[in-house]
Amino acid sequence: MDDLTEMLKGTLEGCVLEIIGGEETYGYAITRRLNDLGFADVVEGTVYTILLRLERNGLVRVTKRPSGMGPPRKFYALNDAGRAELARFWTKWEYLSSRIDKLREGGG
Amino acid sequence: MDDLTEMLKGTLEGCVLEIIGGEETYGYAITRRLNDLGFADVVEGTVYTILLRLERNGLVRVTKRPSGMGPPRKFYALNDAGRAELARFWTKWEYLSSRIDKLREGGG
DNA sequence: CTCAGTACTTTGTAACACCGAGTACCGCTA
DNA sequence: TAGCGGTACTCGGTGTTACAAAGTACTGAG
Repeated sequence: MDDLTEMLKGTLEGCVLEIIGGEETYGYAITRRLNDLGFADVVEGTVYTILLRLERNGLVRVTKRPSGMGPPRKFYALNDAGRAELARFWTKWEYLSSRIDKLREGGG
Repeated sequence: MDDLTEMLKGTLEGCVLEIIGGEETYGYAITRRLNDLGFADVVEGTVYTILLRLERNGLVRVTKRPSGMGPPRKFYALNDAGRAELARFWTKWEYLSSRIDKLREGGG
């Protein structure tokens, strides 16, 4: 697949929110999950910057836990503000994708 | 609708390509068309920067024509490279939206 | 004890949409 | 004839974002 970088702007953060909303998890695992889902080129650095942003914006609760497989992990879970932000993300995504599909179908 | 700015990154240019691909047209009209299609907050300055970029990247043919209603208009039409880029855009869009929908459906 | 795998951090970069202000041409009206 | 609103394009600067690159650090296997 071609480079999706620009198209991911504004949506990748929503994807991370959705993943965290599904279960409490941590950066490294989120990166693997995104890769498995087809976002093959997303790297750790990108996910960590998003996680730091979510934390800074007060959308997540963070818990540090030891790991048997390396350094301690920072687990992320959505709080109320995070769930609200996730809902807003899906509203925007639906709006955007419906407009784009309309444009394609003859709107053009 | 909330602010779509970040989500439009990487897609708005594709929308402009699609509009130009439908018929030869000019910046001011493209802005109105986008506004009518639901991209209500897109302003002229944004569209013109996209058009200049398309021109710089050799994706369009530009023709200046006088207008009965103001200053001369710069009409834009896709060339071969532009049509190829438009096709790439739709491929990427389909890929992205399918992954996002999958993520939402339980992928999360 | 080196190495691969796990796991997080930090600094800097490029691309994009957007903002604000400006220029300029036109038809209408007072 | 002066002003105004609508049309039409340009330009410099801003903030946000995903990404690249390099580093730190812990663990278990060979």
